[in-house]
Amino acid sequence: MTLRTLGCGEVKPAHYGTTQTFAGWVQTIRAKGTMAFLVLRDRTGLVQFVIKKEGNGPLFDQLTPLSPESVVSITGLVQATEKAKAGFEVIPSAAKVLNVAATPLPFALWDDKIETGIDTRLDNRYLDLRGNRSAAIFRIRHKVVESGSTWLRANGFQEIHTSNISGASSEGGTDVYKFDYFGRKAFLAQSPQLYKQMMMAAGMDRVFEVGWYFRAEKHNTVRHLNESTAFDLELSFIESEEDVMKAIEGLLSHIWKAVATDCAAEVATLKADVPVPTKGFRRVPYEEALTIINHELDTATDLPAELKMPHLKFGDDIGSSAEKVLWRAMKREGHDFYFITKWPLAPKPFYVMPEDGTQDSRLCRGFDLDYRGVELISGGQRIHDPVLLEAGIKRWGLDPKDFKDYLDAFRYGMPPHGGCGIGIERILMMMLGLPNIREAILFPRDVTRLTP
RNA sequence: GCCCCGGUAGUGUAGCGGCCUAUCAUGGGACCCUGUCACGGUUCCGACCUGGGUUCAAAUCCCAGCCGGGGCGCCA
Repeated sequence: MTLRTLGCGEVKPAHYGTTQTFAGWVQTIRAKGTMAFLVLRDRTGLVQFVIKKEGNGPLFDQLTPLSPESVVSITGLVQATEKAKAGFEVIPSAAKVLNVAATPLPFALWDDKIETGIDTRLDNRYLDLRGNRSAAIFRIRHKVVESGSTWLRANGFQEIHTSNISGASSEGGTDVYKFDYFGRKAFLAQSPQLYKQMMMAAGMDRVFEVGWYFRAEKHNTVRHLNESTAFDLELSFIESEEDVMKAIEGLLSHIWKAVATDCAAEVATLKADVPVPTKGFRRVPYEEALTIINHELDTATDLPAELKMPHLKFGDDIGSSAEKVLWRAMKREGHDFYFITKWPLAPKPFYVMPEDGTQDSRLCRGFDLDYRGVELISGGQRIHDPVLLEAGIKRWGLDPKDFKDYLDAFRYGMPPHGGCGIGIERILMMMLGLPNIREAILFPRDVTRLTP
């Protein structure tokens, strides 16, 4: 017996009068004495079966006692009817129980009144993913990765896969995971940064990687993970970081548009609002951002207490609260996406190009892209001169010897280049307004969660 | 690294010194129901994180532990 001839959500009027076999999970069984309604679900949707006991006793007795989420294959006649809200229903003639689900379920999957905590959901992720909300998030995630990769390939970016295991420690700025590698010290890569730069020396010109970031920080927030994924890109022969920002505009506009058009149902399920950018992303130089933030702090009358803070001055970081203050001003201007450019050099990673080409530079060619008040991307033009790069490594108190392989790549012809890293979970979280970034990755790793 | 907060049936909750052999919903068992689509009805089942302490009396107050959530910093 074929287990399936049609998806549960794929019934069209053309199928009325035909016999079809559906396979999926039992969503509900509504027994009404000697007749029962069974709703079956697969990833395409739902289908309702009507089973009358009269003349159909064995089938009735086989299906009616099934526990919710059991897996069955049911064959029946698809019939138009006004009695069912869908306009049709299926009269079963045969069924095969493929697997009976244990009871009770670890949580109430289909009851909108009961909002299960994120922890219970993650502990039972395979079940959680059957729900509309999580299923929608991961269909959109698929679309984000697919459309992003498509755009990058179409724009000359070659896909690469670099190593996540490294004998060299850190780019700085974060803690890394250390482990034993056949008796030697090794580290999990905090990002593909150094490797994708080496690919610029390799002459690949434009590369991207859908890669993993490992960060050993004990942060405890709804927007950080210890293991996350990202689009990482790097481009050669750029004139300035502006070329990188242009690529980001193209990429994100394409992704937002793809999701808005191809995942409209999923976006609606999540009650999200995915605004397709219609204009260029605003560029806000760091010093202008300070002015805007300080002005907002002075003039806003409806500033929430948690956003009240002292004025920012040159050199201060724009923290997560200040980012939200800036967003208030950007929102009024109609910008969901905006770059913060020309940061002070001092706090930026050693590979960021100083504005004036020396390590004493006041500003640098790094930028962040914020979306609705949260950092989505950081990037910039990189240093391509080995002497300047080595000075940058020293500026961070790191030892150039630890970066020998990386530095060597700059000695034999490194083109001017730049790039960025774009957190995929951040994209999803921000695009869909998810309250917790853990919802955007199948098996989140945070300070306390190591399983499943 | 710093700072808040919380742990009550499988799940989500109410109760915050005695009215608690703990509320409601969902769930599970039994029974009833031939048009449900958040099906309905009757009935039963199932929980106060652990250990100390205060008190005539602790789910409730205090202390410790364990577990968890969140904010800041850092960042994606």
